[in-house]
Amino acid sequence: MPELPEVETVKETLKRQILKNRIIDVKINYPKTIEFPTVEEFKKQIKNQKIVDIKRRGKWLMFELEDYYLLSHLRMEGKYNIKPTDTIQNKHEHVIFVLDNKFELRYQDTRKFGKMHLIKKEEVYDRLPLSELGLEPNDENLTVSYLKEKYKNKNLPIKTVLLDQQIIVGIGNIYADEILFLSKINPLKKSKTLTNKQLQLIIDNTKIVLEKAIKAGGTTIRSYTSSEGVHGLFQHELLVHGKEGEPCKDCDETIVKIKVGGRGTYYCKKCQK
DNA sequence: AGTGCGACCCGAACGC
DNA sequence: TGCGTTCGGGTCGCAC
Repeated sequence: MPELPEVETVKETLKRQILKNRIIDVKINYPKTIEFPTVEEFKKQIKNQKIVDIKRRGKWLMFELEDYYLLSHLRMEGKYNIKPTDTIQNKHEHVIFVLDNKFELRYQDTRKFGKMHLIKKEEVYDRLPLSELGLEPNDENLTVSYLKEKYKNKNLPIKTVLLDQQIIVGIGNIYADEILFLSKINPLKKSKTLTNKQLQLIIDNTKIVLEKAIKAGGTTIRSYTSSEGVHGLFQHELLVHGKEGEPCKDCDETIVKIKVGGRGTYYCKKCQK
Protein backbone atom coordinates (compact mmCIF):
# COMPACT_ATOMS: atom_id res chain seq x y z
CA MET A 1 0.00 0.00 0.00
CA PRO A 2 2.18 2.79 -1.21
CA GLU A 3 1.63 6.19 0.25
CA LEU A 4 3.82 9.22 -0.31
CA PRO A 5 6.86 7.83 1.54
CA GLU A 6 6.72 4.61 -0.44
CA VAL A 7 6.45 6.52 -3.72
CA GLU A 8 9.45 8.59 -2.68
CA THR A 9 11.42 5.43 -2.01
CA VAL A 10 10.44 3.89 -5.34
CA LYS A 11 11.45 7.11 -7.08
CA GLU A 12 14.91 7.12 -5.50
CA THR A 13 15.43 3.44 -6.22
CA LEU A 14 14.39 3.74 -9.86
CA LYS A 15 16.60 6.78 -10.36
CA ARG A 16 19.59 4.65 -9.52
CA GLN A 17 18.45 1.98 -11.97
CA ILE A 18 17.05 3.37 -15.17
CA LEU A 19 18.08 7.00 -15.66
CA LYS A 20 19.34 7.74 -19.20
CA ASN A 21 17.83 4.59 -20.62
CA ARG A 22 15.63 4.81 -23.68
CA ILE A 23 12.20 3.20 -23.99
CA ILE A 24 12.29 1.35 -27.31
CA ASP A 25 8.94 -0.38 -27.01
CA VAL A 26 6.00 -0.78 -24.67
CA LYS A 27 3.64 -3.70 -24.16
CA ILE A 28 0.31 -3.13 -22.49
CA ASN A 29 -1.27 -6.26 -21.09
CA TYR A 30 -4.02 -4.51 -19.14
CA PRO A 31 -5.19 -1.49 -21.16
CA LYS A 32 -7.25 0.05 -18.36
CA THR A 33 -4.01 1.01 -16.63
CA ILE A 34 -3.58 3.70 -19.29
CA GLU A 35 -5.92 6.53 -18.40
CA PHE A 36 -4.62 9.10 -20.91
CA PRO A 37 -4.25 9.30 -23.86
CA THR A 38 -5.61 6.29 -25.78
CA VAL A 39 -3.54 3.13 -25.62
CA GLU A 40 -2.53 3.57 -29.25
CA GLU A 41 -1.42 7.17 -28.76
CA PHE A 42 0.36 6.23 -25.56
CA LYS A 43 2.38 3.56 -27.34
CA LYS A 44 3.24 5.77 -30.27
CA GLN A 45 4.25 8.77 -28.19
CA ILE A 46 6.39 7.00 -25.60
CA LYS A 47 8.40 5.02 -28.11
CA ASN A 48 12.05 6.13 -28.35
CA GLN A 49 11.77 8.55 -25.46
CA LYS A 50 14.74 8.65 -23.10
CA ILE A 51 14.17 8.66 -19.34
CA VAL A 52 15.74 11.95 -18.31
CA ASP A 53 14.77 12.17 -14.66
CA ILE A 54 12.28 10.80 -12.14
CA LYS A 55 10.32 13.05 -9.81
CA ARG A 56 7.32 12.86 -7.51
CA ARG A 57 4.28 15.04 -6.91
CA GLY A 58 1.97 13.82 -4.17
CA LYS A 59 1.56 10.10 -4.70
CA TRP A 60 2.28 10.42 -8.42
CA LEU A 61 5.55 9.15 -9.81
CA MET A 62 6.76 11.35 -12.65
CA PHE A 63 9.06 9.84 -15.23
CA GLU A 64 10.51 12.81 -17.07
CA LEU A 65 11.06 11.85 -20.69
CA GLU A 66 12.40 14.05 -23.48
CA ASP A 67 9.01 15.36 -24.61
CA TYR A 68 6.57 13.96 -22.08
CA TYR A 69 6.00 13.13 -18.47
CA LEU A 70 4.87 9.61 -17.78
CA LEU A 71 2.74 9.89 -14.63
CA SER A 72 2.19 6.73 -12.65
CA HIS A 73 -0.02 6.28 -9.61
CA LEU A 74 0.63 3.02 -7.76
CA ARG A 75 -2.59 3.09 -5.75
CA MET A 76 -2.38 0.19 -3.30
CA GLU A 77 -0.21 -2.47 -4.79
CA GLY A 78 1.57 -1.06 -7.80
CA LYS A 79 5.29 -1.71 -8.04
CA TYR A 80 8.08 -1.60 -10.57
CA ASN A 81 10.32 -4.49 -11.51
CA ILE A 82 13.46 -4.24 -13.59
CA LYS A 83 14.19 -7.52 -15.30
CA PRO A 84 16.17 -8.80 -18.28
CA THR A 85 14.13 -8.83 -21.47
CA ASP A 86 13.96 -12.61 -21.62
CA THR A 87 12.48 -13.04 -18.13
CA ILE A 88 9.08 -14.74 -18.10
CA GLN A 89 6.33 -12.23 -17.38
CA ASN A 90 4.34 -12.84 -14.25
CA LYS A 91 0.59 -12.50 -14.49
CA HIS A 92 0.44 -9.19 -12.67
CA GLU A 93 2.91 -7.33 -14.87
CA HIS A 94 0.52 -5.14 -16.80
CA VAL A 95 2.74 -2.63 -18.58
CA ILE A 96 6.19 -3.50 -19.93
CA PHE A 97 8.61 -0.78 -20.97
CA VAL A 98 11.32 -2.32 -23.11
CA LEU A 99 14.58 -0.44 -22.53
CA ASP A 100 17.61 -0.14 -24.80
CA ASN A 101 19.89 -2.06 -22.44
CA LYS A 102 18.33 -5.54 -22.65
CA PHE A 103 16.29 -4.82 -19.54
CA GLU A 104 12.64 -4.04 -19.07
CA LEU A 105 10.86 -1.78 -16.62
CA ARG A 106 7.70 -3.67 -15.69
CA TYR A 107 4.71 -2.24 -13.89
CA GLN A 108 3.17 -4.88 -11.66
CA ASP A 109 -0.14 -4.37 -9.89
CA THR A 110 -2.11 -7.24 -8.37
CA ARG A 111 -5.24 -5.19 -7.81
CA LYS A 112 -5.06 -3.43 -11.19
CA PHE A 113 -5.95 -0.12 -9.57
CA GLY A 114 -2.89 1.86 -10.63
CA LYS A 115 -3.13 4.42 -13.42
CA MET A 116 -0.78 6.06 -15.94
CA HIS A 117 -0.96 9.27 -17.93
CA LEU A 118 1.37 10.45 -20.66
CA ILE A 119 1.33 14.22 -20.90
CA LYS A 120 3.34 16.76 -22.85
CA LYS A 121 5.97 18.24 -20.58
CA GLU A 122 4.86 21.85 -20.87
CA GLU A 123 1.31 20.92 -19.87
CA VAL A 124 1.96 18.55 -17.03
CA TYR A 125 1.30 20.90 -14.12
CA ASP A 126 -1.62 22.64 -15.84
CA ARG A 127 -3.85 19.68 -16.42
CA LEU A 128 -5.21 16.71 -14.55
CA PRO A 129 -4.17 14.82 -12.58
CA LEU A 130 -1.51 17.19 -11.18
CA SER A 131 -3.35 20.49 -11.62
CA GLU A 132 -5.77 19.91 -8.76
CA LEU A 133 -3.27 18.75 -6.14
CA GLY A 134 -2.80 20.55 -2.84
CA LEU A 135 0.44 21.39 -1.03
CA GLU A 136 3.28 19.00 -0.38
CA PRO A 137 3.68 18.34 3.36
CA ASN A 138 7.03 20.14 3.37
CA ASP A 139 5.76 23.21 1.49
CA GLU A 140 6.39 26.39 3.46
CA ASN A 141 2.94 27.61 2.41
CA LEU A 142 1.36 24.87 4.51
CA THR A 143 0.25 27.07 7.39
CA VAL A 144 -2.60 27.37 9.86
CA SER A 145 -4.22 30.10 7.75
CA TYR A 146 -4.01 27.92 4.64
CA LEU A 147 -5.80 25.07 6.40
CA LYS A 148 -8.38 27.40 7.90
CA GLU A 149 -9.23 28.70 4.43
CA LYS A 150 -9.50 25.19 3.00
CA TYR A 151 -11.55 23.81 5.88
CA LYS A 152 -13.99 26.68 6.32
CA ASN A 153 -16.59 25.49 3.81
CA LYS A 154 -16.39 21.85 4.78
CA ASN A 155 -18.50 20.08 7.32
CA LEU A 156 -16.49 16.86 7.45
CA PRO A 157 -14.47 15.00 10.08
CA ILE A 158 -10.79 15.92 10.21
CA LYS A 159 -9.90 12.34 9.31
CA THR A 160 -11.79 12.71 6.02
CA VAL A 161 -10.25 16.05 5.04
CA LEU A 162 -6.74 14.84 5.81
CA LEU A 163 -7.23 12.35 2.99
CA ASP A 164 -8.29 15.10 0.57
CA GLN A 165 -5.42 15.41 -1.92
CA GLN A 166 -6.62 18.85 -2.99
CA ILE A 167 -5.57 20.22 0.40
CA ILE A 168 -2.42 18.34 1.43
CA VAL A 169 -1.00 15.63 -0.80
CA GLY A 170 0.41 12.32 0.30
CA ILE A 171 -1.60 11.44 3.38
CA GLY A 172 -3.29 8.03 3.13
CA ASN A 173 -5.56 6.16 5.49
CA ILE A 174 -2.76 4.77 7.63
CA TYR A 175 -0.82 7.99 8.09
CA ALA A 176 -3.98 9.99 8.77
CA ASP A 177 -4.61 7.84 11.88
CA GLU A 178 -1.01 8.27 13.00
CA ILE A 179 -1.08 12.04 12.53
CA LEU A 180 -4.29 12.39 14.54
CA PHE A 181 -3.00 10.16 17.33
CA LEU A 182 0.16 12.22 17.69
CA SER A 183 -1.92 15.40 17.62
CA LYS A 184 -4.36 14.01 20.24
CA ILE A 185 -7.33 14.89 18.06
CA ASN A 186 -10.48 12.79 17.65
CA PRO A 187 -10.79 11.64 14.03
CA LEU A 188 -14.52 12.51 14.04
CA LYS A 189 -13.96 16.12 15.09
CA LYS A 190 -15.26 18.48 12.41
CA SER A 191 -12.27 20.04 10.72
CA LYS A 192 -13.71 23.55 10.78
CA THR A 193 -14.00 23.49 14.58
CA LEU A 194 -10.30 22.87 15.17
CA THR A 195 -8.32 25.51 17.05
CA ASN A 196 -5.23 27.19 15.65
CA LYS A 197 -3.18 25.19 18.09
CA GLN A 198 -4.67 21.92 16.85
CA LEU A 199 -4.16 22.90 13.21
CA GLN A 200 -0.53 23.67 13.93
CA LEU A 201 -0.15 20.28 15.61
CA ILE A 202 -1.58 18.61 12.51
CA ILE A 203 0.87 20.45 10.29
CA ASP A 204 3.82 19.62 12.53
CA ASN A 205 2.87 15.96 12.90
CA THR A 206 2.14 15.55 9.18
CA LYS A 207 5.69 16.65 8.43
CA ILE A 208 7.11 14.45 11.20
CA VAL A 209 5.19 11.31 10.26
CA LEU A 210 5.87 11.55 6.54
CA GLU A 211 9.53 12.45 6.88
CA LYS A 212 10.07 9.65 9.35
CA ALA A 213 8.35 7.21 7.04
CA ILE A 214 10.44 8.35 4.09
CA LYS A 215 13.56 7.67 6.11
CA ALA A 216 12.24 4.25 7.12
CA GLY A 217 11.34 3.50 3.51
CA GLY A 218 14.87 4.40 2.57
CA THR A 219 16.40 2.02 5.05
CA THR A 220 14.07 -0.93 4.59
CA ILE A 221 13.82 -0.95 0.82
CA ARG A 222 14.95 -4.21 -0.68
CA SER A 223 17.91 -3.71 -2.91
CA TYR A 224 17.37 -4.62 -6.49
CA THR A 225 18.49 -7.93 -7.93
CA SER A 226 17.40 -9.46 -11.18
CA SER A 227 14.83 -11.68 -9.55
CA GLU A 228 13.53 -9.20 -7.05
CA GLY A 229 11.06 -6.38 -7.40
CA VAL A 230 11.81 -2.73 -6.80
CA HIS A 231 9.13 -1.51 -4.48
CA GLY A 232 8.59 0.42 -1.33
CA LEU A 233 8.11 -1.47 1.88
CA PHE A 234 5.80 -0.25 4.55
CA GLN A 235 7.48 -1.28 7.73
CA HIS A 236 7.86 1.64 10.03
CA GLU A 237 6.51 1.61 13.54
CA LEU A 238 2.81 2.35 13.63
CA LEU A 239 1.31 3.68 16.87
CA VAL A 240 -2.44 3.19 16.35
CA HIS A 241 -3.34 2.08 12.85
CA GLY A 242 -4.23 -1.60 12.83
CA LYS A 243 -3.93 -1.81 16.64
CA GLU A 244 -7.56 -2.55 17.49
CA GLY A 245 -7.81 -4.16 20.93
CA GLU A 246 -4.22 -3.32 21.85
CA PRO A 247 -3.29 -0.87 24.62
CA CYS A 248 -2.62 2.76 23.72
CA LYS A 249 1.11 3.48 23.71
CA ASP A 250 0.48 6.59 25.81
CA CYS A 251 -2.24 5.68 28.32
CA ASP A 252 -2.98 1.93 28.06
CA GLU A 253 -6.60 2.53 27.04
CA THR A 254 -7.74 -0.02 24.46
CA ILE A 255 -7.47 1.20 20.86
CA VAL A 256 -10.80 1.08 19.06
CA LYS A 257 -11.71 0.81 15.41
CA ILE A 258 -14.53 2.79 13.83
CA LYS A 259 -15.56 3.86 10.33
CA VAL A 260 -15.03 7.46 9.29
CA GLY A 261 -16.16 8.34 5.80
CA GLY A 262 -16.27 4.65 5.06
CA ARG A 263 -12.63 4.15 6.04
CA GLY A 264 -11.30 1.98 8.83
CA THR A 265 -10.11 4.35 11.55
CA TYR A 266 -8.15 3.49 14.69
CA TYR A 267 -7.81 5.77 17.68
CA CYS A 268 -7.57 6.08 21.46
CA LYS A 269 -10.76 7.35 23.05
CA LYS A 270 -8.90 8.69 26.07
CA CYS A 271 -6.03 10.50 24.32
CA GLN A 272 -8.09 11.71 21.37
CA LYS A 273 -11.17 13.33 22.89
C1' DA B 1 -21.11 23.48 -4.18
C1' DG B 2 -20.54 20.02 -0.74
C1' DT B 3 -21.42 15.33 0.59
C1' DG B 4 -22.07 10.23 0.43
C1' DC B 5 -21.51 6.08 -1.70
C1' DG B 6 -20.79 2.52 -5.20
C1' DA B 7 -17.42 0.97 -8.50
C1' DC B 8 -13.05 -0.47 -9.67
C1' DC B 9 -9.93 -5.22 -8.35
C1' DC B 10 -8.39 -9.52 -6.14
C1' DG B 11 -5.85 -11.79 -2.32
C1' DA B 12 -6.27 -12.44 2.47
C1' DA B 13 -8.98 -13.20 6.25
C1' DC B 14 -12.94 -14.89 7.98
C1' DG B 15 -17.22 -17.84 8.79
C1' DC B 16 -19.22 -22.06 8.50
C1' DT C 1 -6.20 -28.67 -1.83
C1' DG C 2 -12.77 -26.57 1.52
C1' DC C 3 -15.71 -23.21 -0.09
C1' DG C 4 -18.35 -19.02 -0.12
C1' DT C 5 -18.31 -14.29 1.72
C1' DT C 6 -16.35 -10.06 3.34
C1' DC C 7 -12.98 -6.62 3.54
C1' DG C 8 -9.73 -3.00 2.27
C1' DG C 9 -7.07 0.52 -0.09
C1' DG C 10 -7.10 5.59 -3.32
C1' DT C 11 -9.69 7.84 -6.37
C1' DC C 12 -13.40 8.92 -9.50
C1' DG C 13 -18.07 9.38 -11.11
C1' DC C 14 -22.63 9.76 -10.05
C1' DA C 15 -26.78 11.01 -7.29
C1' DC C 16 -28.68 13.97 -4.03
